[in-house]
Amino acid sequence: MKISTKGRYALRMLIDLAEHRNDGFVALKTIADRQDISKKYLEQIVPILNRAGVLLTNRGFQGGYQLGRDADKITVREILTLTEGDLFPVSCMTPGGEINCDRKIDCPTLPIWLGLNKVINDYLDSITLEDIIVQSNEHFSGDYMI
Amino acid sequence: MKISTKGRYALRMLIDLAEHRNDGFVALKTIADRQDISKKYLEQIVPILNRAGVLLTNRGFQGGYQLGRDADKITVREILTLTEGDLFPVSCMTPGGEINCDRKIDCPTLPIWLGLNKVINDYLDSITLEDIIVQSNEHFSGDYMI
DNA sequence: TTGAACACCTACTAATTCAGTAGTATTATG
DNA sequence: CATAATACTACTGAATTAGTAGGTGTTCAA
Repeated sequence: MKISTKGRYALRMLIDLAEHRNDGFVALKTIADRQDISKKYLEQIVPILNRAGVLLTNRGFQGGYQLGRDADKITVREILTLTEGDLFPVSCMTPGGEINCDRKIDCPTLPIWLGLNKVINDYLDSITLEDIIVQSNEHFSGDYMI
Repeated sequence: MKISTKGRYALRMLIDLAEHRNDGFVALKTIADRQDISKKYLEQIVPILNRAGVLLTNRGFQGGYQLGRDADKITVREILTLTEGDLFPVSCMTPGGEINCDRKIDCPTLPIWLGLNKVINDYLDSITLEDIIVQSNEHFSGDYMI
């Protein structure tokens, strides 16, 4: 019941890009260095975000990445769903949303998983990259410090 | 981001016991057959629940298991926490609740994981074995059928 | 008092997933 | 066309998952 590095790194990369949204295209090496993540591993994660339009890319000389949308239009749920597969908390649900289990007709636990799925997705849907940056800056300014 | 069979089987076993709470001590073989779960694998899960007082056991001839507490005093969160370890959604938190990560001082994602942890735990804490059985019976009686 | 029926315990294993590396191909720019 | 970047595919070691296997200890009933 853990989010893997794949999802967490994707999130950190996109937060990094949101924080540097005025720097034009940012090279993966720059992000990898700043975030202390293997560049090679990020390379594997990036195409997923790319295909979904979360990222804009530029190849070749002075290439790199930018956010493909405004930060307030990218939710944590979207990022994690793309990278982690689906977020359904048990394996009986297919990506398409169908229940793939012989017991589904009278399974007493199914309502629990459906409910859990909903609270997780609702929560993660309510947070955008913009929210994260705003909150991070508040913290940095000392508002929450003792 | 999945609950493993260990937690799911534990939950199903305990629901089974709650449904048969008037049968005295129920043999593991009976539960394993009814739930179509490997008895050998259940044997591995059972001591965890046993030590936590969720189960009562009787050894020897005509031995077996009973719930160690009333069904409305056992929450889904307790069962899953026992069997899955903790439910914290990322690996940076130790079972003791401390954050084990170099970046924690200024990690912009930490508040997200703390919030996610809270919604998951609050939700699972709100459901008892009794709730599950009541809802299951309602369904079976046709209340929710078209 | 012996044997059946049960729980309890430790070790082993095949399959899968995770977290990367390695190497090569492709693309834009000066 | 040289160079600096992304893009893609394949491989790999380590950890986790989902069990099996095989034995020991306990209780009761005939």
